[in-house]
Amino acid sequence: MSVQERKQRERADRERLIVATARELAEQQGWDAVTTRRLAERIEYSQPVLYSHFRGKREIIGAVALEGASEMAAAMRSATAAASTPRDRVAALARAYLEFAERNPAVYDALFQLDGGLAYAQEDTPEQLKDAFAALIETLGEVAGDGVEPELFTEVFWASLHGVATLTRSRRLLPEDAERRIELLVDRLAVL
Amino acid sequence: MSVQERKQRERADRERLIVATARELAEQQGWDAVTTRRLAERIEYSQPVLYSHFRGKREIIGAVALEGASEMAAAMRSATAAASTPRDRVAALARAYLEFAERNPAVYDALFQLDGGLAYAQEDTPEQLKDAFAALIETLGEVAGDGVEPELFTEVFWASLHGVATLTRSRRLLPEDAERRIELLVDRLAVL
DNA sequence: CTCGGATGTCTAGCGGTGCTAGGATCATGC
DNA sequence: GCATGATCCTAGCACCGCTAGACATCCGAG
Repeated sequence: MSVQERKQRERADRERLIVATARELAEQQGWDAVTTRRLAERIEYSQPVLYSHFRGKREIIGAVALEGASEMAAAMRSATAAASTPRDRVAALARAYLEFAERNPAVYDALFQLDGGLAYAQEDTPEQLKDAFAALIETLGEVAGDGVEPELFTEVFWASLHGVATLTRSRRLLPEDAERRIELLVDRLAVL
Repeated sequence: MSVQERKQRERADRERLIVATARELAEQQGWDAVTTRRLAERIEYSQPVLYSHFRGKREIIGAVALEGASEMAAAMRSATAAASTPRDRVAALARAYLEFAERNPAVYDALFQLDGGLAYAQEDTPEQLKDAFAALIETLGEVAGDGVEPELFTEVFWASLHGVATLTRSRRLLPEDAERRIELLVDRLAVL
């Protein structure tokens, strides 16, 4: 059965190549530039091959989103691990979140702006997304304040970060006040 | 010169018709359904007529956004006028903002999600946008807290509302906790 | 070793998109 | 009454996501 195994492995490799290429192309030129034709050309296969791995472009976006969710969760956990006080942890989390959004705009879009066909905040939500939210709760839960559910507080804090991230990137907020916005958010929202 | 005046008037009427139709179509079926062909058919002209009024689809989105900005500013001012305490005003503002986003999703998208070719937070920002931001400052400026610039505080509060609005609409936040999220945001961010 | 069938991949094409060149038609001023 | 200029439409460009059907290639059975 070694032949079949090799084929399966090659198929999995190619699927990873598709996702990586889509992500790369999206980061370089934006998601609008990720067309099935260009993507096919870059992986040196014809268009229909894409559809033997994914139902369509939407699912490719979803795959990039899942990959990004894992990385984002890791980035946030890594950033908070180094901080010693709750306040520092929350600030580090906020900075890590916004930095990830800024450095990986296409991945961030795939996660939170575009339709990748993924379910959020539900039973059938993919593990990677649940885990990313869990990473938020780990740090934010301890500053939710009395009588406030950690989940609810985390949602609100997350939404605020998301608003700052998206409005900044679409140049609806000036980038120069970024740090002061973070300080204000942390100082006001978190109960220390 | 009455003939020319009539023609100008008719032209302005047709431009308003285009914007209104685009908005209507977008609210009914989403912006993806607003194609130049469909739009042209609805106004009972051919496609090129659209391009004699607007440079392209982007500018049509921008026109809808400007119209929406004025309405949104009016809605927020109307909501806050009825409240008597700063706390009530902020809460009323937040509710009005989120309600507008929920009831006019296509307009909200044109304003804050899509690219309408408009400048934000700059010198050449259209008056309607500046005024909508001014409407936010009017209420939020009085609860910014000591040593915090009203503009900065307003940006942060706005970003938070924007995050809640967008994540709720893309079903990344559950709608049932909407009111509790508002309360939390108002109680924590505003200094009363 | 040969051959039928399954598997994999490609070419070509469908209906759609935003946008535009160029020709027809109409009203206007001489 | 007619040339001129404004106005509008037909037709088409290059591109999009997606798919049907032809073709090649490789596999396992005889």
